[in-house]
Amino acid sequence: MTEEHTSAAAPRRRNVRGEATRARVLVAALDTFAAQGYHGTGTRDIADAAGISQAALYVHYATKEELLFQLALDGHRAVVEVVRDAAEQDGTPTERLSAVVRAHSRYHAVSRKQARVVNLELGALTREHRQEISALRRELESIVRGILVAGIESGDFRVIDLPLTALALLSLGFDVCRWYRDGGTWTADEIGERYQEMALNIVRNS
Amino acid sequence: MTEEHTSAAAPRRRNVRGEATRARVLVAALDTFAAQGYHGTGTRDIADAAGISQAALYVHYATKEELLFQLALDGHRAVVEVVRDAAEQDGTPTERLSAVVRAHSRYHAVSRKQARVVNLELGALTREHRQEISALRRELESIVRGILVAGIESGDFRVIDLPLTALALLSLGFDVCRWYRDGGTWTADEIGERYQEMALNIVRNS
DNA sequence: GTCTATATTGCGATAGAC
DNA sequence: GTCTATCGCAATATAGAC
Repeated sequence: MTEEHTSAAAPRRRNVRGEATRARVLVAALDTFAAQGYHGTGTRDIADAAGISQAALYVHYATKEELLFQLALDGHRAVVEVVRDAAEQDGTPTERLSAVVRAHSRYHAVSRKQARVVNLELGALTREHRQEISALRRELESIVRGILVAGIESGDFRVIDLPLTALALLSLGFDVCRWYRDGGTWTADEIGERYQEMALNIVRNS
Repeated sequence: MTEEHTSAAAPRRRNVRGEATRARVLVAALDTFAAQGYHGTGTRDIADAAGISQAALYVHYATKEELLFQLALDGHRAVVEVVRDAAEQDGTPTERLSAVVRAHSRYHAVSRKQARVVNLELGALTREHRQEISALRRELESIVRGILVAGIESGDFRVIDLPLTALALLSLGFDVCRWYRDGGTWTADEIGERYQEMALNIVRNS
């Protein structure tokens, strides 16, 4: 049995611990970035929140920016996944758009901490990393545009400017993470429901 | 002729110069905050952009945060003024809501630099300053709600959740400053026109 | 009111023992 | 892999001459 076999079949315990710490650091970065902003957060703040020394951060992430990038990547992938799942369900264009807007706005209420960091701190990313994130955002717009096209072809929707309407429908959800509070007037589900109705009002051919 | 009379009737030239420099500093802060973010901007960056030494900043503003607060105050007052002017015109609720959404979204395209700083960097304000800004934002929502109430009473509008609809209508405009670019697909006027149509679709009683 | 120079603090990242 | 200690630098704000 070679060393490679052992590593692949049963990772050594220190690897498992390492991965767990890496994840804790990421959560700590999310919490501190959300509370104080990226530039307003020091690596000592992150380390304190993760329960390790400041120097130990650099074993898991090479730079502070790499932490932000990982958060932005995870967050955007999560939104795209949520929205794509809603878009790919069987149903009329009306049903699919309804599901997409409901899921998107609901996500920005439930996961507003991630969404805030991910939407507000993109300017702190390096040029290359920002471009990688932009691709995911364009994918989101593309999914919405696809449903709008289907609805126009079926006669269910009437849209004057297709790309602009897709942008506006996503804007509704993006802004939720700015003002949503737990225990406020609305639940996340209620927001999804109301926003889905407004979205259909915008595009409905009546 | 006393010294007081002279000062009141004809401010000395160094006061005029001082005010002009104060304004140049504010513009420099706007430019640098917009480009690099509040925490990403040093007082040296602001001073360089204003054409003065870093130390001279402190003659005009006591802290860097005071600069941000002044920008946030000016920016929010400008939005409230633009929206209130549109809301107070004579006309049906439909016409008034149309004017408000057109003006609001158009403003966030034309003045996107101010709007970005003002909307994205509020977390860097002190608690007291942030509360003062929040009051202006609530005033904005209140204006929109007032028009919605008028439209519901006249039978022109049909709205399920009034405060949430007001929030959503403003969200459309807020997000414009995030993605709008000069020389892009749409002019600011076109955005105002399309967004106004979408807003009426949302609330129209048909 | 503006300047140069600096006090003071905090930052991101690294060195080296264990 | 984690720690303590520290490097080198940049930050905000102030001092004092002009």
